Amino acid sequence: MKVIPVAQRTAAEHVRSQLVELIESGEFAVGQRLPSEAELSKSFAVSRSVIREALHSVNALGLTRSYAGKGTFVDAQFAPSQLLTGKYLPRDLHEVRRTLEVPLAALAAERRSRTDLKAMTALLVRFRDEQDPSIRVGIDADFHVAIATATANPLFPRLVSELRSVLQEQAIAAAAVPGRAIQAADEHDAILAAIAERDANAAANAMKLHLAAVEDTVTAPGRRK
Amino acid sequence: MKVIPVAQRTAAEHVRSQLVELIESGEFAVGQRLPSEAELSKSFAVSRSVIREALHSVNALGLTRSYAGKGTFVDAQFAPSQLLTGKYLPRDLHEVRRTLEVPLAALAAERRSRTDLKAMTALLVRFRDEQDPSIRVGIDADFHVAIATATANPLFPRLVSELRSVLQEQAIAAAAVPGRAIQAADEHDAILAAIAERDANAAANAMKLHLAAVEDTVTAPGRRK
DNA sequence: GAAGGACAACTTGTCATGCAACCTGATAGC
DNA sequence: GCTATCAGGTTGCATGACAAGTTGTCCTTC
Repeated sequence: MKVIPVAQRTAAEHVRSQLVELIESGEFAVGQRLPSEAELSKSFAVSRSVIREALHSVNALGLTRSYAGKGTFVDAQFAPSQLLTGKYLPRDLHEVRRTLEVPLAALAAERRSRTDLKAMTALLVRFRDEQDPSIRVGIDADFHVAIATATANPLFPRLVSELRSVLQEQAIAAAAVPGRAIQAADEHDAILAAIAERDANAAANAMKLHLAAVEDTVTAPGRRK
Repeated sequence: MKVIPVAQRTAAEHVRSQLVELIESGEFAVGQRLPSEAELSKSFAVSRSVIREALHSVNALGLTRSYAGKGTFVDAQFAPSQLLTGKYLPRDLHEVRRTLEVPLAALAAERRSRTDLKAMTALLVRFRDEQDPSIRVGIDADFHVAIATATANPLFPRLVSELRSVLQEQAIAAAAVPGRAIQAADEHDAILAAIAERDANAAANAMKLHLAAVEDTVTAPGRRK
C-alpha cells in the first residue's frame, strides 16, 4: 500500500497563510504598508529567511508588492484568479458576459433586497454625475457586480468582477465615446427599474440590450465586416 | 503627476518566472523532480536564498511541492485558478452550473463540429462501459467540458472544468448511488442527440433536466424540506 | 524664514555559512 | 536473507553581513 506523504506545514507556509488571511480579512488594507521583515520576524518568532520566503510567496500570489528601501505594500485584498489569464478574443469575452449576466439580471429581479436596491440606485446616481470616463467605468463595474450580489449567490459577484477586470481596458475606451455615457445611464436605469419591480423578464431583456450596446460600442461600429 | 514605480525585476522574481515557464512548457513534467536547490543555485548563478524564495513562490502557486530530504516535485503543469476557492454552498455551485451550462448546450448544438461530436460520442461509450464510479465521474466531467469546447469559445471549457473540480467530491458520491449511472447515461444521450441534430432548444432542455437530476441526487432526495 | 544638501536610520535584495531533520541507498554484520 | 548502521544528498531554518534604495532630520547657507 502506497502511503501518501502528509503535507506537514513548514514555518514558511504557516507565515504565508497567516499573511494571506490577514490581507483577505482586511486587517491589512489595500495600499497599507506591511510591517518590515525584521518586525515580522520578531512577531512570528522565526528568522528573516522564513519571512522573506513567505513574503515572496504572497508577492507571487499577487496580493502584495515589495519595494527595496520602502517596504511591502498590499496590492489586492484577494488573489486575482488566473482563470482568465491568457489572450482571449473580445468577442469570446463578451459572449461569456452575455451568457452569464442576462440570467443574473433575472435572478436579481426575483431576489433583490431593499438594501440591494438602495446600493444600485446610489451607484447610478453617481454614474450620472461623474465626468471622468475612467472613474465612470469603475462605477459601471460596481453596478454590474451589485446586480450579481443581489442574486444572493456569492459566486456570481466573483465571476462578474473577474470578467470585468479582464474587459477593463476596452471598457475605458468605450466610456470615452461621446454620447455613450448618457445612453449607458439610460440603459442602466431600465435594468434597475425592472429589478425594482421584480420583473425578471424585463430585467433580462434590459440587460441583453445593454450588453449588446456595449459590445457594439467597443467593437467600433464603423468597421463592421 | 503621479509616477508609477517601475516594478523592476529582482533575481528571485526572475528565477520564479523561469521556473514557471519551464513547468508550463512541459520541460519539467508533472511528477518529475526538480534539480536540487544547490544545482539550481549554480545554474542560475544566484545564492541558494534566492532559489529558495523562488521555489517557495512556485510552491505557493500550486505548481510544485517540496519535501524535506527528497526534493521538489512538479505537482501541476498550470496553476489551479483560485477563483472558486472558499466555502460555497452546494446549492450556489449548482446554480452557477445551471446558469452556465444550459445555454452552453444550446450554443454547442449550433456550433459543434463533426470532431466535437465524435469526441462526445466516444466519451459516452466509455461512460456506459465503465464500472468504477470515481473513473466514471472523470468521464462525466470530460463530457461536460467537451460540450463547452464545442461552443468554440475557449473560455467556456475553462469555466466548466473549474466548476467541475470544485464539485468533484459531491459528484463521486452521486455517481455511487445505485441506478444513477444508467439514468445519467440516458440523460447524456439525450443531450448528445439534440446537439447532433443541431437542435438548440432540445439541447438546453435536456441539459436542464440532467442538471436537475444531478442536483436531486446530490442533495439526497430523502431529506427535502 | 526658506531652500538645499549632508547624513543617519530604516528598508528590501543578495550572499555566505552552518546545522538540524529527513530520506535513500549502500554496506557491514548477523 | 534480513536487519542495523552509516554516509551522502536534500530541504528547513537560523544567523550574520553588506549593498542599494528611500525617507526624514538636521544643519548650513542664503
